[in-house]
Amino acid sequence: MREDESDWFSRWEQDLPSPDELIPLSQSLISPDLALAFDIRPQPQPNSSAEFAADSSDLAEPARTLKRPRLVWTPQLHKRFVDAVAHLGIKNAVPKTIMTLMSVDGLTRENVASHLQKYRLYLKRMQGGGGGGSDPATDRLFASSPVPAHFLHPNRSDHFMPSFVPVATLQQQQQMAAVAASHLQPPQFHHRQIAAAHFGSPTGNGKFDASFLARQTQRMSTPTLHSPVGNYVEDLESANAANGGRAVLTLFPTRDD
DNA sequence: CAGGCAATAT
DNA sequence: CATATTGCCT
Repeated sequence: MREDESDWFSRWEQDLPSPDELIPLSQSLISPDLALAFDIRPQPQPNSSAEFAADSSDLAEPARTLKRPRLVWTPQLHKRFVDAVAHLGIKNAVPKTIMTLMSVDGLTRENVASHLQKYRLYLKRMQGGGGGGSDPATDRLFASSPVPAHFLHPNRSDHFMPSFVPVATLQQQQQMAAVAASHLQPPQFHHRQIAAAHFGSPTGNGKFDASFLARQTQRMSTPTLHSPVGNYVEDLESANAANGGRAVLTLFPTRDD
């Protein structure tokens, strides 16, 4: 057996998070009613196709050193973002918290921070301009979701104290949330967010290719715990092959629009 | 260390 | 062009 054979594999293996890095998240940091607010959806979701049912929501955080594909902020994803911010209140709406509340598999704090920054600029532009503000193409995304009234007021009446989240063990929980969610989810929460890879040209055309959805139905049956990075890279490779090196990842929630 | 924001990079 | 990354500050 040559090492050539296990070449890619050993590198892949090395990049895997060590077992102690994958601490199971056993309890939610989101208060029950808050969670409910996000979970309850009287209306079914026409958008995401009736196709993919609510299971097999694995797609994990890839190893640290590997670069993720660019996140595509779909209107659905943005909606979820706005909802999270709205429910958290301006004061608590910081990247980590938002990310956690959104509980979208694969979403990183950086993703949220970057988006939040742009969103703030958008809000600022809206209030200040009052009509003079222009709407570049970037605003289309933001315009796709109604902006809660209190966002626009620099007023001190932020009110909206969220039911509140246990800040005690905050650090651990948040860190693990994304990873843990992919493998073992809190029973109470059920699986409701699916992350599907969606490939297309982000910049070339204004519309999505919608060529296909890569669904992770299979998981690594490895007894030892690690994140199913394998699926991730597989899809990435497919994507790269498909569009010539440009891969984007679209995460969209199964529920909630 | 996390957050915010502007500049810059891809 | 949309998002990521970086730098500098709080």
